[in-house]
Amino acid sequence: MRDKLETKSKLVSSVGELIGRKGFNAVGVNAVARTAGVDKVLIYRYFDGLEGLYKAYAASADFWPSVEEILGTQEQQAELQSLPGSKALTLVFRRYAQALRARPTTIEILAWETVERNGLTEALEHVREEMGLKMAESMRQLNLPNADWPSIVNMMVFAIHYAAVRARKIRHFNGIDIQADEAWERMFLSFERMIAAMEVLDD
Amino acid sequence: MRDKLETKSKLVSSVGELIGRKGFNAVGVNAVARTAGVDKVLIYRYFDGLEGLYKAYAASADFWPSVEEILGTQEQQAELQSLPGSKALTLVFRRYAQALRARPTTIEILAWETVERNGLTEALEHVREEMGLKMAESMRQLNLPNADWPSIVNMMVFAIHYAAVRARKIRHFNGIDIQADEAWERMFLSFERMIAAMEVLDD
DNA sequence: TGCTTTTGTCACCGACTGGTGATATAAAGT
DNA sequence: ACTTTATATCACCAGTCGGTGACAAAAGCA
Repeated sequence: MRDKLETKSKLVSSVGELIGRKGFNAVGVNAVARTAGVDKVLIYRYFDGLEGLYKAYAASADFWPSVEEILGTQEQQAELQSLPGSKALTLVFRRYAQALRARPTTIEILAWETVERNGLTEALEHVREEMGLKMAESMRQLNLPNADWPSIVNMMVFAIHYAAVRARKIRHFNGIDIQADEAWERMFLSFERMIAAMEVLDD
Repeated sequence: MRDKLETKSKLVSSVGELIGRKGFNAVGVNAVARTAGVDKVLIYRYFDGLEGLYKAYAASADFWPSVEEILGTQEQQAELQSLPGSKALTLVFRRYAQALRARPTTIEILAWETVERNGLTEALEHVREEMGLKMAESMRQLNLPNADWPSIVNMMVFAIHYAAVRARKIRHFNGIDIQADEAWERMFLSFERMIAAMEVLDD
């Protein structure tokens, strides 16, 4: 089995496997090479070290939702525009949270982003920022009430990220079971009502 | 210098010093003993290991704001009740964020809480949950509009935590400089307006 | 065929990790 | 002064880490 591509892809996928099985902390040259069943020196030869391997993994994996996954097809986006702004925006956040929660590996990296920077967290940061830009563009189509939307969106995204990241390790917060779907739904419903209130006042 | 108490306190304070200087990751028996200028075996003898030392440190440090720091004295709490609910609640969150941002060590632990559990993160979790309970109790005095307050409060606290934790390593989010005071102020102002809108509708 | 390049293994390095048993030394009690 | 006890140091363990140089074997090419 002298197949460079095969070996490379084994190394790359081992990164994801390790993150999933043992967490980000367990990822290192020795561990990755061991789970790939390959010598660690190849990480240096083929990827110029762990950083390069991180980048290769970042490019390979579906570890971030696309704009389409959140906003839907062209038709669905049109539908979105016909809804009241509060409903449409909340639906977008709901989908965003759903997409995130379906990607445990991404959440793991998201958590590590706050304690350590490396090629992988930087890649995640980059694609997220890119998506944020596109989302902001698309969301300008919605008929939202007057407000400081960048700050409101950030606030909500912060809350979603923290809830997703924290729920992995700690179940309760202020007496609420933040792992349960119900907690998420309550959050979104509250958000929708706040925005709806601003909508009414705007008329 | 055969002073057990002195030695113990040197070990305990070294934990805080290390977290501040090198981050949570750098804390280990070897490093702590080294910075304390003492043999690591004493960590096992006096604290029964790193976990025990964590707990001792948690008990020693002022690493979480008290309810008074957030709500103020009895008089100030009375003042708070005379304000519109939206203003009062926002003020409380503003003070909470301020208290948090003034404690970099706490933020560091808060960040690690999401990736690893140990005696220290559990202690932090415990005092926070306790404060959350007391806060909820006190906040029932405010004249707030009808809403699912537990979920709204959680949402806002999540956002504050994430912003505090993330700003240490990454400055921008969706084009906003989240390290700047202005970003915080915008967030609080938006929050206040959302609640205010609900207040108006409630009448 | 023989030579070169690619692909991969292996053994080893120094530095660090958490953890322990034996030992020195200062203080306290008699 | 002598013994006991508390306090602290030291040397060492096995294991892991990231990283490297020497070598083996397969593949490509002449």
